Amino acid sequence: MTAPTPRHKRATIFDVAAEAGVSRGTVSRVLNGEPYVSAAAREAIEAAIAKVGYVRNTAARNLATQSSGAIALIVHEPDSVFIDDPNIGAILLGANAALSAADYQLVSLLIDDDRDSQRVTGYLGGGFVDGAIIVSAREGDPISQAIADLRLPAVMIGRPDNQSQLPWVGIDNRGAARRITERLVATGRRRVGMIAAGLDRDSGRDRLAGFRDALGASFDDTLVSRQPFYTYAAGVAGMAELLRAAPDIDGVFAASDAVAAGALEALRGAGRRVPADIGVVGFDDSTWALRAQPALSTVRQPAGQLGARAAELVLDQVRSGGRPADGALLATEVVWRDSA
Amino acid sequence: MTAPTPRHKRATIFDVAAEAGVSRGTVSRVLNGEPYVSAAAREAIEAAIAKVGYVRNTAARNLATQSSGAIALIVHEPDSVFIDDPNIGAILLGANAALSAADYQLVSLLIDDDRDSQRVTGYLGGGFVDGAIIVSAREGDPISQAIADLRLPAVMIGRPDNQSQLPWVGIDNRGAARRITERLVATGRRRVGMIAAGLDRDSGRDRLAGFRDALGASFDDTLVSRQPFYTYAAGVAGMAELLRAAPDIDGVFAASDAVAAGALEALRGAGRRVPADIGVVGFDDSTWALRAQPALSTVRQPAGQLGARAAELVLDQVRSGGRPADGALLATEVVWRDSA
DNA sequence: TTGTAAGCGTTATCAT
DNA sequence: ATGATAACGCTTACAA
Repeated sequence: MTAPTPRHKRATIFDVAAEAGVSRGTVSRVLNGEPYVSAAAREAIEAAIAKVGYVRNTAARNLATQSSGAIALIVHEPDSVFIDDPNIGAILLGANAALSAADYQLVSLLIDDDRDSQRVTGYLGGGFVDGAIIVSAREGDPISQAIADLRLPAVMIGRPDNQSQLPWVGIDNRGAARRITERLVATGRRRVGMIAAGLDRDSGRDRLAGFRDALGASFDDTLVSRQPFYTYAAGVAGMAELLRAAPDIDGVFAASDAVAAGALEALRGAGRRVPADIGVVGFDDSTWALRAQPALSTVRQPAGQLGARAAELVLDQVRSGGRPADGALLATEVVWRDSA
Repeated sequence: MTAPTPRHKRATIFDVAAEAGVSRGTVSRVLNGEPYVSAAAREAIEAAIAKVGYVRNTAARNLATQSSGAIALIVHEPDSVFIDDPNIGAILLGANAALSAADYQLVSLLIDDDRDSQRVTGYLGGGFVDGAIIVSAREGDPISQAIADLRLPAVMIGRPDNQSQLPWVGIDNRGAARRITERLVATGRRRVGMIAAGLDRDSGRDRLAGFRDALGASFDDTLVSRQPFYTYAAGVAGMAELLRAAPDIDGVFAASDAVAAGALEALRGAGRRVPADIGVVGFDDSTWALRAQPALSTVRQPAGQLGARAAELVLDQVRSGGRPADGALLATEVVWRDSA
């Protein structure tokens, strides 16, 4: 057992005031950049602050102001997916940049199991944050419910389920899926299938719907493989399934780039050439797209902007005390490379 | 402008006390699971809590207890690297699991620029967290300095620079690099080079040192390409450089899997077969390793355990008030696949 | 322009 | 076993 390092007693406003020979009120004013402080006082206080090494105690400040300068980013994913998904990283960065510009602190909270879920709920209710951004909520998510109960300003990324009244920002998954499928068909493919994934959330369902939109009457449900997650493994399995169901398949829309990469692997194993024998397209324009051989044609998702926009929307609510009417739908872009 | 939703005034201990007909002190005791409360009082209070919908105000609690049940995980990376690096995700998950088990809340703080750095420093000093885990600190990092000044319990992941006295956990980069290089040489390669990266941090330097250890007298500095980051692009550039400097090269140790994947790409472009003409090995056993064609032989890094171990070490400090003597070195494992 | 003092919601010490 | 009451460190009217 080591001797406990004596934790330095932190300087308070009181110490600063004493050092500068003014009252605590004046110190507070300087700290908050308020007007009506004499230059002399301000200087003395700034010197004192530096001298005693003062840093504000945010807990106390929060208690007094009934607010913290922080916004939560709640990520709710099964571990494996979280590690693989580059969009989450980009969203994080985008949100961080936007909040940082407004001098807010982003704190990301990870939900991995029920226990986490409970703790996070407590955290949110504890005055630690002024608002929240929720990534990839599932239907009937207890967190979304808790946030509604707390009346905490929040926005979701990705369209939430109907019950929830939270504003959201997202992309038009359905339209984008339709557009890229149409483009795939336009390259002359006759038997095009889809490896669908994440059907328990809006993005998954909408991408499938868009695929269906594009095919219209020629849609054939035996040509769609349904997989639980947006993973490489799902792509391998899905493609194998499709190859079995329809050996003459010549086009595939994979629900994400990771899935498409897996499909490529399965195709390679089956000896099919891409794009000569079969065209494949993905979704996300993640790092997978460029890593793949051949590089994937895909839909570019503005993940960074998604995060930034979400951040702005929470901030709006925080500042106005109200809820904005609606979320925003951000534009996507089809990027065409070598896989189709 | 929407009509501001009236933010429900939250119930306090006071309300609960009134409702239950007891004093605030007793309520507090129940909340903290302390002994010496009558069953009757406890029941009345629990009922009251449910009835008025009470949730603890953590800011107030922190102020009173001088502690928060939270630990920060500080990630300090340039954006692009952050998105690409699967180790960070795994570390996050490992730390979260360990903290969660101890009923601590993990909050991750991202540092993207100087402004972030400043804000995070304030956050840490503000009583928001009881301790911190720092990922990938660079030499002369202002955050590490701030943490030392604050005497905040902390541990770094990855060996820090000498000045810092913080405990750390890491892997034996040097030993692992030596082992995998030896193994590469054992496959019969005669001219083996290295694409080094991240030489501004310990991991990068140690991997190079290990490479050198393995080669001993036959080490040839013209066969090492030095790249700034652990990226795919670095691999492409580094391999091209090596091919130019030594056309007869037949083995390469890439400083990370991402770098190795880039090297594979360059090799493909140059018409060299892997592993027939040249063997390549990576480091990390990240998702890159399995995505690559052929799959990479590499060093498995126990990223999740790294996070978990770090979390335990901070918690130790938080609870004891002291600093543990030393950090831990976690074991790595060479995994041999098809690329060499 | 500055000082004073009353909160903010909990915990913790002392009596009782 | 429970009730008062003084911290905790800061903000913010209100006075001066």
